[in-house]
Amino acid sequence: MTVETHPLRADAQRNLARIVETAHDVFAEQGIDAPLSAIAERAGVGVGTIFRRFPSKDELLVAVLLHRGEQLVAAVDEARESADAGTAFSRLLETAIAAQIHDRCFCDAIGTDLLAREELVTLFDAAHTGLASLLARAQAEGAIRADVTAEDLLFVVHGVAHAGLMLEDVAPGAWRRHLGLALDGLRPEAATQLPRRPISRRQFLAARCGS
Amino acid sequence: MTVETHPLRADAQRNLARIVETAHDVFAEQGIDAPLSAIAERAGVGVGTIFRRFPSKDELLVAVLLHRGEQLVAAVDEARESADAGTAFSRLLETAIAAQIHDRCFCDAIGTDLLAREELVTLFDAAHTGLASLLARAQAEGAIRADVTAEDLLFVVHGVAHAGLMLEDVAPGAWRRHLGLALDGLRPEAATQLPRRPISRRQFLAARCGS
Amino acid sequence: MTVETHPLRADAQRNLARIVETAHDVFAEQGIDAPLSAIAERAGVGVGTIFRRFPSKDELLVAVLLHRGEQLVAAVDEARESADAGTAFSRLLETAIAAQIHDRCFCDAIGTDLLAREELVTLFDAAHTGLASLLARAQAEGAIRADVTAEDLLFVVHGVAHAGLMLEDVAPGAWRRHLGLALDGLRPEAATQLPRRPISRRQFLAARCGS
Amino acid sequence: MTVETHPLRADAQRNLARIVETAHDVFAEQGIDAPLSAIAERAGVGVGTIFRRFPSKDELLVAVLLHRGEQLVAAVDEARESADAGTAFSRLLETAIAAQIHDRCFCDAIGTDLLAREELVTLFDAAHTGLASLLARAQAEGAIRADVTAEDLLFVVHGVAHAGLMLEDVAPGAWRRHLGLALDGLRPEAATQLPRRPISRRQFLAARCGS
DNA sequence: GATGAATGAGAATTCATTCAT
DNA sequence: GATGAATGAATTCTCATTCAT
Repeated sequence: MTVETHPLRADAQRNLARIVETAHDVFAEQGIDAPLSAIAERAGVGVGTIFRRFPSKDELLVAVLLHRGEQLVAAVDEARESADAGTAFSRLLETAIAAQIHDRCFCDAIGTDLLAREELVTLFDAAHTGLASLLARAQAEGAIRADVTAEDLLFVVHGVAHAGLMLEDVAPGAWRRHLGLALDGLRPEAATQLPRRPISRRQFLAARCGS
Repeated sequence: MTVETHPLRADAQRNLARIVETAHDVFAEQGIDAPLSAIAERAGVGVGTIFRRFPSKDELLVAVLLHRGEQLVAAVDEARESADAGTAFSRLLETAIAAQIHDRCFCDAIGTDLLAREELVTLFDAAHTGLASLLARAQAEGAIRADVTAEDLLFVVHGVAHAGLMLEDVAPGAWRRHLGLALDGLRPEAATQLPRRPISRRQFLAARCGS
Repeated sequence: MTVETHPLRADAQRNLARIVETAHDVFAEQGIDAPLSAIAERAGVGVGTIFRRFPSKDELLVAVLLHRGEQLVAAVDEARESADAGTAFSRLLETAIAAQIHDRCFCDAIGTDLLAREELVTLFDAAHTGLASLLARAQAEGAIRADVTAEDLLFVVHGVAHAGLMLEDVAPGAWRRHLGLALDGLRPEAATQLPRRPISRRQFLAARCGS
Repeated sequence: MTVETHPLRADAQRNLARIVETAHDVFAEQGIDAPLSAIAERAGVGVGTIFRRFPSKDELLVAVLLHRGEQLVAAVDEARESADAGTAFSRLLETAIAAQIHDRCFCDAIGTDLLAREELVTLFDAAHTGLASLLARAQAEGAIRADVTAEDLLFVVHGVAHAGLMLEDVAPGAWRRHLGLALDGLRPEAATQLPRRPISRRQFLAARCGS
């Protein structure tokens, strides 16, 4: 955790960044099953170097997901600064989906033990909270129906993203049409009585742990 | 195809059924990557026995998916016989999602080369056609907005199913709530102008082939 | 060994013959590694039936080779009846090579433990003896050089056959040219002092046992 | 290709050499079907190590054959430097046969897809060309009959080698006697009209590709 | 007797992880 | 610190052989 202890760290830090970035790309392209050797090769380092930084493949995945997560939190924060909550809201969902569409790994990871990691839980919690607050404003504005929760939204986002991923090669961007459909279902005019009560935040977090 | 060809088949048939069922369960639980040895063990047979029936793992998967697919086609056919297209339509989506929820393998397979198999293409094509005809009636009845296509629906179904899968352990049936949300987006009252034109059937089929 | 004991044997005998013949063909085409299932299928019997007759694959191979061997002995015997030993001799070599060319298995088997089997040793011994006697006559006639032995001939035959086999697909019958070359080396006019003394019959037989 | 790129290679190089040598031996002894585990075990390495160097068993075989092939080309080149083409010619055949005698794998590989590999084709082509030129000189000197071609020689060599292999255990070197016989057939004095025209170089190369 | 179903011991190959240099 | 070599467990698939029907 100490970062400035050794001067050498300059090189190491660069290497570390390089590894995470490359892992990001490779996992995004090939999914969670990509071999570490592919990452090492593309990053121009030895596999050993990866293991020096990350005790296991899972740890590297967590780092990559954290990276992704931070981008998401940033997107949420930016959205919250907008005056027009309704529009900002739609754009945020779009951004979130785009992130998963372009990152097969992120999509793969959802519903996995990986997301139960302390660091990730904290991070996603932040995103969650931010999203809830934006949602509340959009609901107050009358842009979004009152009976949906932040958990519902995350569900919708992941659904559209995952399904969109399979179309991306043959019809890039086709998911935007389906996001449109989903958004129509979130408008107050569309509201009918929903079956079941919303899941709690606790349940949502537990869900991520997968089997 | 006739069962009387060989009397011996009694045992074999039982075993075969057993293998497919077990494979069904194991794949449903562990996903497509489950090792055949796990199936063999749980079925109480040697690995060789599996390979006697199915020349490759893919072939076994296809058999399992075929099984699932047939249930789907039956569900579509049944829905089409209903007088009330709108209600039958909602119920059909529900059934389709439930099928995927309870079968992780089915869900995994979507967007894979496997679905490009002749037998499966034929089968899903039938489901597709049936669904399109039911959709047309529901639209004529004014139950469903006019601008959605059968392809859109399959997208929605898969999205809700996949996302629902990750909640199933902690909140069984929670996906019904999200299906409700999605259905609300499909009602004529919810309709706004959708971005992008719908994907063609051809594109949809190509998508299944995966990369 | 008793053959007429049971009347049922008629069917069985037919089956047995069928198996050996089919095995003959399949082994000839695909070589010694052909799976027994291929033979069973082509013969229209179950694998079990093969094992009822032959305790192991090797045993079946021996049977097939015996069959081949008998044809060879017959060819030798026929050659010995000819008045013109020189001509009969050349023709015999030709026949022997053709047999191997058209039977990949026979060729494969040479130099294998299989040929050490009692029955085969006896059989080939007969061929050996016959060949030696024909050779003696051809040498007496002045058609063949005096310093070659029957063992030498078997060596020549197998060499031409094996090498010929690899050309058979692209240049069928090309081996006849090389048999011609070999025969030229066997004529008295070609004789020079050969290095090494001929191998003994004992050595030749031992050789077949392979490793 | 330069060795100095990585200093670490010292160990690796040793291991690599060890693997190729061991593979050489094991394949030479047990033939092409020897399991890689046998090689790994004898070399004292894990199977994984072999696969690190050679992506497949075939690749390892090619490496082994290349090794052998280079020795052959060297032998051809050396032979061509001799003033006495006739004598050099006989010696070359002797060397070529000896190479196959001591390497069952090399012998097995002839007539296989393996020899169709780019690298090997190039290598054997060089040997072929060199042999053809030496043959021409030997023919001009009157040491070898005019109607044989380089392709014929390769055929003779392989035939003697293969047949010789099966005698090697019981009568080491016995093949030299048979090479003597074959050489007698190649002398001008032995020449009679050969049946069939010689095969073309193209046919010969095609033959190597196996079925 | 015949059948073909079941078995399980290999074989090739991949990849996360450890360790000598 | 970095490298990439070595390892070996895991996975798919094949086939001789056994055995229930």
